[in-house]
Amino acid sequence: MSPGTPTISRGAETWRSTIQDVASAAGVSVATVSRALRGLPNVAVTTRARVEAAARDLNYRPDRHASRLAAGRRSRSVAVVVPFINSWYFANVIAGVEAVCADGGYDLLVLTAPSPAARAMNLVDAFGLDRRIDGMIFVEVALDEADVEELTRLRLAVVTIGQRTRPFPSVNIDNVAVGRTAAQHLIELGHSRIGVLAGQAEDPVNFNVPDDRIAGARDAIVAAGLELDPDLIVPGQFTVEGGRRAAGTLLARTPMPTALLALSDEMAFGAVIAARELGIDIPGDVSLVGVDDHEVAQAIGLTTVRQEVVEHGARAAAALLHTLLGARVEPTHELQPIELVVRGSTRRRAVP
Amino acid sequence: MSPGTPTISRGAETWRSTIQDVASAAGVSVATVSRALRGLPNVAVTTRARVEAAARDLNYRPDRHASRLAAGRRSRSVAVVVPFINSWYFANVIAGVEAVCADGGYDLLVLTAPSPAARAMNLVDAFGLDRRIDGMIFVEVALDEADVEELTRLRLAVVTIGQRTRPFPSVNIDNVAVGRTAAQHLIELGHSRIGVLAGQAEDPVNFNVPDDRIAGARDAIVAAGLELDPDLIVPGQFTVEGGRRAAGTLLARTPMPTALLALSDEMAFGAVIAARELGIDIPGDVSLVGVDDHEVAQAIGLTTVRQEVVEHGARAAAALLHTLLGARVEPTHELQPIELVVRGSTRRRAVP
DNA sequence: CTGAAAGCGCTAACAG
DNA sequence: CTGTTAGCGCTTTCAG
Repeated sequence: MSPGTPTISRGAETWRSTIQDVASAAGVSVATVSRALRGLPNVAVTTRARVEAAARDLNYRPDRHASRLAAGRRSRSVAVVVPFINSWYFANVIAGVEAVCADGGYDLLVLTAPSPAARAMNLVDAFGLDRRIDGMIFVEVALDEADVEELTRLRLAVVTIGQRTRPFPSVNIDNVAVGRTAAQHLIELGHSRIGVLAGQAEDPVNFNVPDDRIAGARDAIVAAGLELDPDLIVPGQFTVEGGRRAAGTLLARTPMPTALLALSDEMAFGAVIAARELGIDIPGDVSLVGVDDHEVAQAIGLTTVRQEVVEHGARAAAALLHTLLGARVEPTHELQPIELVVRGSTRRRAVP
Repeated sequence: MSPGTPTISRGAETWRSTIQDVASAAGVSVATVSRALRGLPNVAVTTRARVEAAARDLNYRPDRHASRLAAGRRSRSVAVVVPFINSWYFANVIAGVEAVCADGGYDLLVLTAPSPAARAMNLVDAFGLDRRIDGMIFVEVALDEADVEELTRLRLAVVTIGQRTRPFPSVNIDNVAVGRTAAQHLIELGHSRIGVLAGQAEDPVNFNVPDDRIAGARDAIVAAGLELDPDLIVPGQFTVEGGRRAAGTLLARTPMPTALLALSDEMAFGAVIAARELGIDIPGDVSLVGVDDHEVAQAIGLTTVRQEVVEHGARAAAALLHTLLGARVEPTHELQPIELVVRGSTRRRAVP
């Protein structure tokens, strides 16, 4: 065995050096190695140097979980829980979360929420993730009383996006305002018969989002002395395909709505497909407004209500790490800005 | 303290029961609890029942990392490494990976590859993640010789997507064929002056992807007795905005290309914006073909070369878990299918 | 300033 | 079938 080769402690595992290996190599005790490597005081400079050299030689990397176990400390990892990953919204939220976590030296676990059916059972139980994780971010995943209690009991730091709970900080947008803004824009353009591409019909993951947005739209419509026809609210599951189907249904209603309000840009994209299929021109025959400001909304000139989704994730993560760093502050409920972005998909209604 | 209250072992931690607590509550040894709860044989049915009841009462959940430590076993978690999360491609790959991991009971860590600059340093070192993880999936993240060696030395199971390395299984598509297919389609429509929206100019993350696709396009073009003008290859960073700029540049060239080949749908969306800004009609003035089959490609009627991205992630994860389950097979290099999807954005070139 | 020793929560022989 | 005894790799008193 050539010099410099890692000292093998026990077994034939030549591939992973332990603190013991480093200790032997440096000619000190494991306790000293531990102190030296963690930059604790009370270690002679010369000793520390020797230890660091040995650690580098051996390519030693401490086992974080053994540390956690021994120290009773946190594991420096957090989880983000989303209904699913491959949608623009969630991917962007996760990106924001990840950036901040990485920056703070935290590992990020991504968990998809169990199906609504499974949601019936204990959330925490479903993940069995206490102990492996210091904190969690729930994105549009409904937490009931029991969940909140359990999470609290487990001393988990929690931040929610899209839901306000008593004990946990949250990052939100005013979804009522979102719906109102979009509808107002359409009303100002002279539209009175407005179809809505909404969320799930049942078992909602995004429980309150569609409702709030619809409520806002209704506010604006009623305020204008009009009414929101329940027949013109069709679920589109927040997906392109769902939006296509929903728009297909809406555009078949008579009289046809003169404007469509999609509760997400992706559903709006579906509406674009449906309109094309039916030979209906946007905005010539019908105006269309979405929500999100997906990059593609710009590409297709979709009028939309923008929200800064990456920022939401980043703020939530920042709040979480902040909590984890011991700040015992009142849970803050941030309200992120929204903004109407007018593009070519909405147009003043042609007077018949 | 009422009956049923968790027995406290040591300290005042009333919130997390240990195997010891369960043992006391059930009146057995910790070893028995361990066996009972893990469904090992050699446990009396009655004992097992008692232990399970106690565990349930105490809301006991084993500490996976303590188990791992004790058993020298794996930690049942894997990491997926991507350049970034919030792009259609990576979000979908991650979704595929996540689904399979969750199904197999593995936790999924999401890591973004350090900047190319940071990539210079040891990848593994950068993440410091040996031991916390059983395996890794690298998605379009270049692994050099040293990385491969280190990963192997650490006994990490590895699967790559978008790169073939000697020792690790991989999931790929034939990117040369992608470029060839797209270009051929344009050529068949009579186009001879084809602009390409390519990848990064320097410091490529998706190192070989753009090159291969361009090579394929060149193959097809040369085979048709034409040539690919280097001035008509402009980097677009695989983003909508990058594509917009690149297309702006290309559409300013004289003579203007009659067709644009975007190496990703997102860049193609950017091209759509650029064309609109310049008052250029697609496909009237210029044809446009993308790669991916983004949901939105359908919405805007974009001709594209489809790849099943979620499937890529799923296959990679399946291969990884397979390896983790001890299958010591030759690393397979799966080649996933691609398919030309013709829509409205490409049209036969008007003879001048 | 440093080492010895006692665990963290759990599993793995090895005896019974 | 079940309890006892060692640790896994690391941190942390507590003595030097």
